[in-house]
Amino acid sequence: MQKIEQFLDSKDIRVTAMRLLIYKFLAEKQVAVTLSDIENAFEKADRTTLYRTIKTFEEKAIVHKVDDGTGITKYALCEQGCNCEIETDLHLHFHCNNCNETVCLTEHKIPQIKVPDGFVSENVNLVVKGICDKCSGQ
Amino acid sequence: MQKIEQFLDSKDIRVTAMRLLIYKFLAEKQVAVTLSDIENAFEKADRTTLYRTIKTFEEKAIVHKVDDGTGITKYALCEQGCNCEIETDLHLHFHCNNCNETVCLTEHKIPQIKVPDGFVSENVNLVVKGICDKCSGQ
DNA sequence: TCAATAAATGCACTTCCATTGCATTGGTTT
DNA sequence: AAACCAATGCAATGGAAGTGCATTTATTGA
Ligand SMILES: [Mn+2]
Ligand SMILES: [Mn+2]
Ligand SMILES: [Zn+2]
Ligand SMILES: [Zn+2]
Repeated sequence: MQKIEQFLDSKDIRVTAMRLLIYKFLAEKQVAVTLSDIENAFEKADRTTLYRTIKTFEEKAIVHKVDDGTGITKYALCEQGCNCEIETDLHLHFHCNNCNETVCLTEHKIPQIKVPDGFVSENVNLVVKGICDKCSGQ
Repeated sequence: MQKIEQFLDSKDIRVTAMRLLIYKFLAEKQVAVTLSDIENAFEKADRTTLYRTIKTFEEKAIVHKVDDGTGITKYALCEQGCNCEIETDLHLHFHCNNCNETVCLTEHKIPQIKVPDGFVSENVNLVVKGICDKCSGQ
């Protein structure tokens, strides 16, 4: 388990008990989570700490925001070598209308989107909604 | 101006003074607007009425929601024969990071997006962020 | 080692948008 | 006109995001 400590350290994130717990929580989850999800997982922790921890993770680029259109921001761990910032590296997200979970489809990069003359594309958010594999697999 | 009355009527929306005003406001605007935008345009009107008017318009499919990632829902009039619901008819939206305005790119349909086996795509939201024509045109 | 310093945490409070309940007003129908 | 239903207005609520400040915890370096 020393690995996580080392990883955080390599990213200039001081290791604390709470940060380790939150990191592990994110790593175990296969879906993007809300602040409330984390809050519920750690009853004792203060919401502000979670909020700021996630913010730190985001600033240090080990998690990325997921805006799936539910109105509630979700977060997911970045993949190895993920460059959330670089437009060409953007993957799409899938939101299940049934179980309400959102997953990163990291293998599915967002295609080049043409915009009209005069417009400059800097960033793209693409969310597909429908039924996920777990829910469709009846 | 009888046209708008007739149009609303054809959509099973009772014509009221407020609804006419809001409809005209939306029609004049070339960008997606927030509830607050409308609120500011009609100081006298109650926020709830605006809220419910827009909701009615949405239910009757003459406006569609625009989720541009700012966290604030915006609305825009549907084009002639716009079928917001039908996936193949979905257009993309452009949000300017400079002027903060969001426009419908109704000519630009969203390309077919491949999803992994087991996933069923029902709906797609695609938002391009960058610099709009007005702002880039220096 | 221990004091000085900086970072992380916890609590309280605030803001902003979305949404609802209920009373009132206004328009339609018979 | 009476009865009915829809639209409006006011007040209150709820949820999520964000901030200020005091306190605790970790780091540094004298
Ligand atoms: Mn992702
Ligand atoms: Mn649109
Ligand atoms: Zn599902
Ligand atoms: Zn602009």
